Amino acid sequence: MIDIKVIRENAQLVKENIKKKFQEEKLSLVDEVRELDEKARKLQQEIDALRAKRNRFSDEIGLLFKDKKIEEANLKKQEVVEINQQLLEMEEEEARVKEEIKKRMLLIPNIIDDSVPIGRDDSENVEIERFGEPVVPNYEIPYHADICEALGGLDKESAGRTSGNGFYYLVGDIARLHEATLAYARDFMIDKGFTYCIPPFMIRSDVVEGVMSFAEMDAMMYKIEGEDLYLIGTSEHSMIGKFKGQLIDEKELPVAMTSYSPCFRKEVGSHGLEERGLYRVHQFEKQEMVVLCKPSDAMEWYNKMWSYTVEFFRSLDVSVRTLECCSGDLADLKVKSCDVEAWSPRQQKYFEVGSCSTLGDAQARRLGIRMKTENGNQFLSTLNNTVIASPRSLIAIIESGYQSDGSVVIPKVLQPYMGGLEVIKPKQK
RNA sequence: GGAGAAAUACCCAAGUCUGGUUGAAGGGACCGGUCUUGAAAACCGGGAGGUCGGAAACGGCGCGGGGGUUCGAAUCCCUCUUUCUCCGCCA
Repeated sequence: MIDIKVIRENAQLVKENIKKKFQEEKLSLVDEVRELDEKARKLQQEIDALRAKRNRFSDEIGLLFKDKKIEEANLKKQEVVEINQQLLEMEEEEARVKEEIKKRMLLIPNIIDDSVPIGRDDSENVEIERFGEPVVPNYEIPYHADICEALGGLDKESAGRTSGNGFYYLVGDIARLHEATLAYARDFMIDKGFTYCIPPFMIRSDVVEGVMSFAEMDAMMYKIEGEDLYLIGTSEHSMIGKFKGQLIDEKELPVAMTSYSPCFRKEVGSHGLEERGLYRVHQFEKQEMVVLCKPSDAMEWYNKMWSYTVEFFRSLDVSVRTLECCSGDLADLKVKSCDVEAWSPRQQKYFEVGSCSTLGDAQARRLGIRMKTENGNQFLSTLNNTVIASPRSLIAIIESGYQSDGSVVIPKVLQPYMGGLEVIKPKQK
């Protein structure tokens, strides 16, 4: 959601931005908003004037009653009744117009950063930089689910019975590895100065509506039967919701938090769940970073945040690259975004393990998150990024640590979280 | 889950019973000064207040959210949310 003032003052910029995102069908929205806005402001002026009159009359009625001029007061009352009748219609009209404006404003994309590469869709995303060698060993690496099963670490069959497709039982050392990555990620971010936070795993509909569109909500969120509650799809939902409607003193910025949560996703309309694997599932766990900062600091934070994820994966001996989202692939709320992708030695390609985004003040504007400055209150900037999501990231860790004898070497930094275990060995047959 | 009490601006807090110049008393914080080597404290003085419209003058909205009654609502009614106390239940 952009500032409507930008549309008033620089409609051209907004239109250029829409073109950059290849959403020509939205171009007409800009002029529609301009017209509606004009209408709304005019209407407000008329309504304000009428209300001012009503307020004045009401005060006068009060005084007349005090003076016991009942007759006169009753005459005035009648006038106010008439004013109120007029107002009723106008207020309805105003609400209608404002709703129409809002509907359109929600569709107009945020102004993207000048540095964002122009492209239509994800095929035109741009690799920025590789970190570590994308190694391909001279022995074959099995499918990650097979590796896990051979290690006695994964049971999707049972999960199918209890919960259906898209769920899993992690067992033994693999379960412990999963937990170890999250614990290590937590400590890694705490060391970077982030505040550790465990948020609610369910949120109310008003918060959900604040953080995503209706279509997204339908495709992602699980609703709790008989309650106004949804399972979160990421801790970002609760972490940003935490600040809804809040005014934060500029001196308290930046707020840098690292949050843990399980994440639940319906994955409706996505590429579908993998039958056997752990790549796309209904339930996973994630360590996240969320930052609120002054708009002027946002880009610096953005660069810091994705580089933390890179550093994190490198410390696990996983090779990664950063892939910048091109204009057409960038979600409408985002100013700039990149994925961190991990190397899969088996598939010999990179796959997404995290996503870093700066939303400018769009999210804050939508949720009413402001900062108090010497020059008045203004909307602040919000950013979010994945540290690690598991079990998806286990795919990279397991494949990267896979040995020709079927064992998996545990990255050094995770060993303390595994009771000192260095290698996970296949079950003895 | 049951029964009570409460929610007022950045913070604390009056006003709610008995509806009417209430942008909303009084503090604190804030700004200026006196005092002090400096600071704190104390004392004196001061302006501003959130948001929308407006070039401005000014006006609208706004007392947890939403709705209602009324000529007029912080004040009365309904509803939701949250907090506190008590009871019940539970890791």
